[in-house]
Amino acid sequence: MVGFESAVAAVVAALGPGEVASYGEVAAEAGYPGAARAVGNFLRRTTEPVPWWRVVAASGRLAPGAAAEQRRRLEAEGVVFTESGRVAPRATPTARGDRWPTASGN
DNA sequence: CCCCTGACTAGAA
DNA sequence: TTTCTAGCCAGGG
Repeated sequence: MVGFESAVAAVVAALGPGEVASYGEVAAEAGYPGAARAVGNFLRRTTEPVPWWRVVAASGRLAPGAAAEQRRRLEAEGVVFTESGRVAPRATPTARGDRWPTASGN
C-alpha cells in the first residue's frame, strides 16, 4: 500500500473546482477508513500543493485556523455556505456536481 | 511498547 | 444552536 500521506495527497489532488469532500471520505478513498483525524493532521502540516480547502468536516464545518481563507476559496469555486458558516450539505440553488459524504466514484 | 496530539465523527446534553 | 464525551487512526517522542 502506498504511504498514508501519498494516498491522501492523491485523493485530495483529485478533487476538482467546486468539489468538496469530508475528511472521512478522503480517508476512506485513500484506503484508510476511519482515519479522518489523521487526514486533517496531514493536511495541516503538509506543504504539498494540494487543494486542502476542498476538504471539510462531515458536518460542513471549516478548518479552525484558516476557516476564513478556506471559505473565501470555496465560494470562489461556487460552493454555497449556510448562515452558520458551514458548507451547504448538498442542495444548492445552482445544483451541480458537488461532492459530499455519499458518492465516492470518480 | 507506551503516551500524547489533532484541520475527525457521531451522539448526547 | 453550541459544548462535551467517547471512539478511531496515523505520526512522533
